[in-house]
Amino acid sequence: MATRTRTNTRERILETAERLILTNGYAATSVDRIITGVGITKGAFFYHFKTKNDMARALIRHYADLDLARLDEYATRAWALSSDPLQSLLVFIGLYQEMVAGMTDENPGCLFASFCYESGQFDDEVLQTLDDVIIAWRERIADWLREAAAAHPPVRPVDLDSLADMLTVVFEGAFVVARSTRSPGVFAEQLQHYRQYLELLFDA
Amino acid sequence: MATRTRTNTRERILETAERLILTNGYAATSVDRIITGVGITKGAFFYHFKTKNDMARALIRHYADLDLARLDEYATRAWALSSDPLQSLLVFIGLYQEMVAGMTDENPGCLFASFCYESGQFDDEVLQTLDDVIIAWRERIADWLREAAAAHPPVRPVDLDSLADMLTVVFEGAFVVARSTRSPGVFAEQLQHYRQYLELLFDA
DNA sequence: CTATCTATACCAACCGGTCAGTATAGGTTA
DNA sequence: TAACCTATACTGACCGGTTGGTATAGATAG
Repeated sequence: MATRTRTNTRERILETAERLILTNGYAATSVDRIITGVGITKGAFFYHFKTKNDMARALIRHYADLDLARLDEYATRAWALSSDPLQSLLVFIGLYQEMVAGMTDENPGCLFASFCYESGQFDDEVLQTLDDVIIAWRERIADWLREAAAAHPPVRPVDLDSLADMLTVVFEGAFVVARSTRSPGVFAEQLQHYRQYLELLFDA
Repeated sequence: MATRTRTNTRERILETAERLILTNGYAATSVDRIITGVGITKGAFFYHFKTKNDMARALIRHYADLDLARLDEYATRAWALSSDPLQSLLVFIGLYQEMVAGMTDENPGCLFASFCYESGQFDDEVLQTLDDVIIAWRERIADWLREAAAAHPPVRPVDLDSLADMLTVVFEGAFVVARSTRSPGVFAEQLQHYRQYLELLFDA
């Protein structure tokens, strides 16, 4: 018989938890609600995770890994599409526009922002992960911007670190506006503005 | 004895609740923690609010009122400082930069974003308030931008509604990055970028 | 007298977490 | 080939504590 040894219950817990946390928040997402959603019992949950906070740690780690992997992937694709640093960065942002345009999720959101607004409930390891990811984006995009600035001097003096941060800022802010107004289109629009800001700044 | 005739207990509940919610989230902020923080009893809390959710409703309403009142105040001041629509808008953003520069709060945050990421716990009235405030900002800034665009034609075709949204986006996004990285300076930097984008776009 | 509380006690529902036990598959040994 | 052992992946009942909320009696102050 088809042995269901490959149950991947752990992953299903993580998936369900993420979805529930994104709409209700972490504290309001009880272990009971998660296990009901997955269709398992409490014992199974605590077999995979020592505590609920242990799950939070795994969840944010998993989310961060996916996020940074996609950053890598899109960066590689963007550089393949254009060898000019500014153009490839604009293409990179375009790839994210494509991605969010195809978003079907009824209740989109970012786990980083969700956790950040309930930070009092998490240990330093979880909080450090949030910081790490934001810094990783900052450094990656700032390096890119420095290359772009070398090739296309900006028309105004500009701090490239905060300009790099602005991409994260636009992402996180767009999530809030998109959710509150229930209009997912906000996302692509805001990325488009960021892109246009770069074009004007570097005279593309 | 010095009885607390100077009661305004209701406001103190709201203040304490806001502070606690901003660090722990709504669900994790129990009524017990609030009353301990204020220094009152449970009876007093439920004398002022029928339910915890009733308090949430009052809190977001109060927050929205303050937010929109400040929007009005800063807009008036900005128009007083410059009669040119574009310049006054830039001054308006500058006033917000001033405000956030003087922020002493150890854990800054926006109640709208906090509630938005726990939306599953609130009724439609609360959620509608979030939407209302965002739409109010959009319309107010978009009108301003239309005046600015009439006087200073944008160097590129641009959607003014989403450009107006971008101010809210930058605010909300900056909160997330500032909190996660524990660097309140993010705020003024990001507003500066938004300002510079407008300058480039309208050729100021 | 009314508004605004304090103090104490209580409730049912739910919370995160524990525990003993079960089912099953795959070695290892005699 | 049967007996035994181990590891993995659970089930389902249960625990003490916390939750939002109620009830009631009384104090204080204008």
